[in-house]
Amino acid sequence: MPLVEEPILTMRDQICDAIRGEIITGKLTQNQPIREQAFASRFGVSRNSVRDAFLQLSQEGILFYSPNRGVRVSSVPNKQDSDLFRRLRIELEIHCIERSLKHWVDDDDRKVKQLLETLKLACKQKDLKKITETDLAMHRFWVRKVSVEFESIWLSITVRMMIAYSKLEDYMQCFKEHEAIVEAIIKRDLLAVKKAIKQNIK
Amino acid sequence: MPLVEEPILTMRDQICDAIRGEIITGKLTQNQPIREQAFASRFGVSRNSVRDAFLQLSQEGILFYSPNRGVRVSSVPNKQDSDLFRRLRIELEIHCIERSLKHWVDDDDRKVKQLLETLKLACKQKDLKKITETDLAMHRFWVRKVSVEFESIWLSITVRMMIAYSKLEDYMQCFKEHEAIVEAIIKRDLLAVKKAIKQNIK
DNA sequence: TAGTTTAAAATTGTCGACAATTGAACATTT
DNA sequence: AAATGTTCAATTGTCGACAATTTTAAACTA
Repeated sequence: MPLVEEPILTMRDQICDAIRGEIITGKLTQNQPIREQAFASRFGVSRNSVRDAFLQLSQEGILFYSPNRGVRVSSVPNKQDSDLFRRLRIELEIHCIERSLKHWVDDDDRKVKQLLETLKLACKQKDLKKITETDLAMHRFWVRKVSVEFESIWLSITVRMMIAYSKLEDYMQCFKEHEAIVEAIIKRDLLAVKKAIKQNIK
Repeated sequence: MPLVEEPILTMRDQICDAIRGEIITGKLTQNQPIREQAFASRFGVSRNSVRDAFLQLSQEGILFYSPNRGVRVSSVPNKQDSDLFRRLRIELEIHCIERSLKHWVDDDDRKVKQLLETLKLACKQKDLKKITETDLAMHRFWVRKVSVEFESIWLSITVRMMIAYSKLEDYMQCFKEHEAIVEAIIKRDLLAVKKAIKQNIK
């Protein structure tokens, strides 16, 4: 079993998280070019570190890279592609939960409940940035618990689906869906988990 | 429909291809650390460009990155994970072929046949490097034809499955499997394509 | 005026240098 | 001898500078 390594947040990861957040919450929009210098100044680092982040995000698919022309925000997938992304993500997450549930301990319950509480608060406050962050963090929790191998693939698929997440309307609906997942997990009811996951990922 | 843009090969891409090739053909083995300077000297470029490549490959999943400790070759996935990768890849490729076949033109037939010929020759010569390159190129062809959006996800999954590709035994079997796919494509027989793809991806 | 060429500004690509971190060999203490 | 601390070499992380490329704007031509 993969040991859970403490997450060392590199500068690159921090920049990635920031940009990802701005895209998901709609601050940066489709096809908008993103300049290295702008972010370098904002974070008080050199362009080099920003380049690293851009590169990672473009491999992740949320940015699109053209040689000598920098990166742009990827466009939101069409209906057909979204359906495929959805199927792949469901298959991936169910696989991960199925495997991780076998080694699930009380501390995991605690952590997931904690995330759910954070999500609840964020939904009440209609804090889109916090909602998306927590949403991602929760799903990431059971994916990473199985293996970091899956994490990047899962993230690639998920962030693409979330590019237009800012259009989220009913905040509490988002909380309820996750509540259902967490409840099923705590009961160790795999069937219910699958159902709740399918309900949530759409 | 996405226009087919000419592939500008950046230095980074060239280095990525080289490293990927060495991993797939078994020159670089599981968990082996890879040093920036070594590759910088080999390619006659600065460490910076190599770093870019390492970063991309670690996002791709074929390398594993630890902050301040560089990258290592990822370990081959276990049985359970391989099965999932296989299912995901099949779903992805079938989706792509299904969509691309609608806009398939004679020139596409020609290109695929060409790749098949190259593969045949490589198999006869037992040139593992060329086999894996052509194998990847052929599948990449119909994935990219649909959208570059899918390409990076597809590649992530595929290269992981190929880390231990060097254990390939029956070279001509590899050719025959691809021949079946190409024949089905030329006949525009979608069912046969699906069957052949499933036969090949395992 | 529309289209083309030219010049400049903005942006990305690459490099070498140095700082920060890690790992290993060695020395010190108990 | 085992555990701990220290030094030093190897390696990665970050930076600023400059080269190469692309984009923008202006000047020019038909």
